[in-house]
Amino acid sequence: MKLGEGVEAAIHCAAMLAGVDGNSTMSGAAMAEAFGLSPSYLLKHLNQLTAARILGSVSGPSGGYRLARSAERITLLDIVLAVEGTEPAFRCGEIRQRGPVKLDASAYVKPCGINAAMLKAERAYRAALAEAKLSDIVADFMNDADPRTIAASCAFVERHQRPQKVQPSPKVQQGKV
Amino acid sequence: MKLGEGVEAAIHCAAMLAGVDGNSTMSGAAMAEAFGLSPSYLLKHLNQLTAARILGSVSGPSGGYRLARSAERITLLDIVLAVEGTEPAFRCGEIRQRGPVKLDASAYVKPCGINAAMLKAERAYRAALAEAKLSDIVADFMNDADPRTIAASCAFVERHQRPQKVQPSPKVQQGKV
DNA sequence: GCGATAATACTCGGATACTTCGTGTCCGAGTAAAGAAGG
DNA sequence: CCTTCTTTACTCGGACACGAAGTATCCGAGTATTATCGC
Repeated sequence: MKLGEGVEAAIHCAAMLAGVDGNSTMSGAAMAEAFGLSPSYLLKHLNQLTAARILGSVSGPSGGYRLARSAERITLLDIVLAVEGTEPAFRCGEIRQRGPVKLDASAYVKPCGINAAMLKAERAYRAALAEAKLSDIVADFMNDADPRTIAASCAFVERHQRPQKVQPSPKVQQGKV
Repeated sequence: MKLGEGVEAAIHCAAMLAGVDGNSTMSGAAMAEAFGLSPSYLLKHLNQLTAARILGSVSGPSGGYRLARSAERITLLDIVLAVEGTEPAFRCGEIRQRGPVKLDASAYVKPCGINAAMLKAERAYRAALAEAKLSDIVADFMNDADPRTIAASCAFVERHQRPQKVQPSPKVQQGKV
């Protein structure tokens, strides 16, 4: 029961990308600098978000990442599942069947009650994460945070965002091909 | 976001111990046999439960484990925390402060909104686990499961439980000393 | 035959290797931009 | 001066080491049982 620390970085980056202009991007190196992280390692997680169609990436100079859809339609659950994988935390190994007494398979059609209870708790966890939209995170930050941090964040975004040329053919590479 | 597989074994063992008589114990080797697990490894997890005061252990021949308190007062959360540790799954590294721009510490007195959202979800997870009492797990098993599995489980318990001598001085070793 | 004593076997507990997953890093493919050359 | 082409530099993407945690195992400390010996 432990989440990788890449989750924190992924959420922070997504929140920062929510502040960039609609047709602009921000490079992974800039975000790594903003949070004092290793650029090479952050790319790995950003790539996971891109593969999950949460971010879109643009290669080349003045390229970078952007949100693949509006912050209203991105939840913390999306990000967590993209980074940590979609598998449930509790994996029932059906050890109730591994004993020496061999019963017929028809005796185990009913699902394991322990597994059901654990999955029910995990559904509650995911439901809470699904209710937390990225736009809410940003809005709360804008309302509650210290004005200095808000100003610093906005200045950083303004300074590092790279506006994209008005693309004649808007073929933004989204996700893994 | 992945739980160790020892959690499953711990819960199954606790549920089985809920079926043994009040003043009887069951050895770890018997439970390992019941679920087809390595006895040496299962002991490790049972030891964790003992350290958390969930189980009580009795050494020597005809010794073993028992519940330290009634199954009504044991929840799945107790077991999960005993095996996986009490640390939250999401650990906020405060990367928002690790950037190059050094702001005064007073700018970060407000807690990180991302951390708050993640912890809120985890509280929901733990609350759901805290509502699942071990007695409920056993009761559901007795009501819903196949009669053959119930009979097999009861027979196994009846065959392997070791009644303790009526102790003149009931000094059952509970937890780590 | 009964009691005390010593040996025994079984139990849990902690210390010790091995494997897997997460962490961290590097190099290569691709692309837009900038600069030079030609018209 | 404008257009075109070449070069350049910057970006993301995947492949490659390192380390920590979980997994699996073995050996030692402790105790109730059991057998033996003496009374």
